[in-house]
Amino acid sequence: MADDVFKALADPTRRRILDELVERDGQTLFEICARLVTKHGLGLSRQAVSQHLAVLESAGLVHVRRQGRYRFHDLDTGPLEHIAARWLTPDRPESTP
Amino acid sequence: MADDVFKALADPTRRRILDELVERDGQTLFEICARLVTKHGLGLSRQAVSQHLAVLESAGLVHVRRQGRYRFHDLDTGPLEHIAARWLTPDRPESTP
DNA sequence: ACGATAGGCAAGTGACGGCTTGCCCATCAA
DNA sequence: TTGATGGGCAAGCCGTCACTTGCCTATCGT
Repeated sequence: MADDVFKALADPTRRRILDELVERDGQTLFEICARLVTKHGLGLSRQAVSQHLAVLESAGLVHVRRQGRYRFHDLDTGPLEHIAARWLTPDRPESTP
Repeated sequence: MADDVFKALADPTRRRILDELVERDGQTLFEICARLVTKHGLGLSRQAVSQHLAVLESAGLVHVRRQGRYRFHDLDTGPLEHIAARWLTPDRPESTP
């Protein structure tokens, strides 16, 4: 379960996609693709973004809401909240400044 | 900077190493290697663990303190604390239950 | 000094991941 | 109904990554 989240966060492009979704929720594939190209200068194809979204979806970080011929992608930050808590035990001095 | 942290956390074995270090700090290479084999049944060589520790060190998650012919590895949870904060903005409903 | 312990440095291999290409399906406007 | 739009599927290419193997260095005990 959490393994998929770490694997999903391992790629920089996927993290950029999360950045775009946290800025505006419910974007479609072409919107995300256009934003990555224009704002970040990334030259990647539509299928590349589609595969990245599939990885993010299987990790539970993105939920897809289809409507007609559109697929709107919504960010879910739930799996992110307790990711690092595994090593941030309260009895460690680093985690309690 | 944070890219190295995500890359370091991408591997399951490296996350196991962090689990061992959070349980007891200052372990040596052979200790970590023996723990991974006995407790988790992982059959990996000494160099594999050494390379994993190098990745964790370059990510700032592990600090090495050498003393004689020993290398003690100390966990540093600092880079872990604000990893997910990038997407956990306070105005999102998911992050404020 | 000698052997044993703790670790390092390559080079090589196999597999997985990211990306592309090409073709196909579904939905909407005209 | 036709064409255009939004997206999916499958195969293939190539790079990176995890891991091994072999040999080498340094430190400690006796």
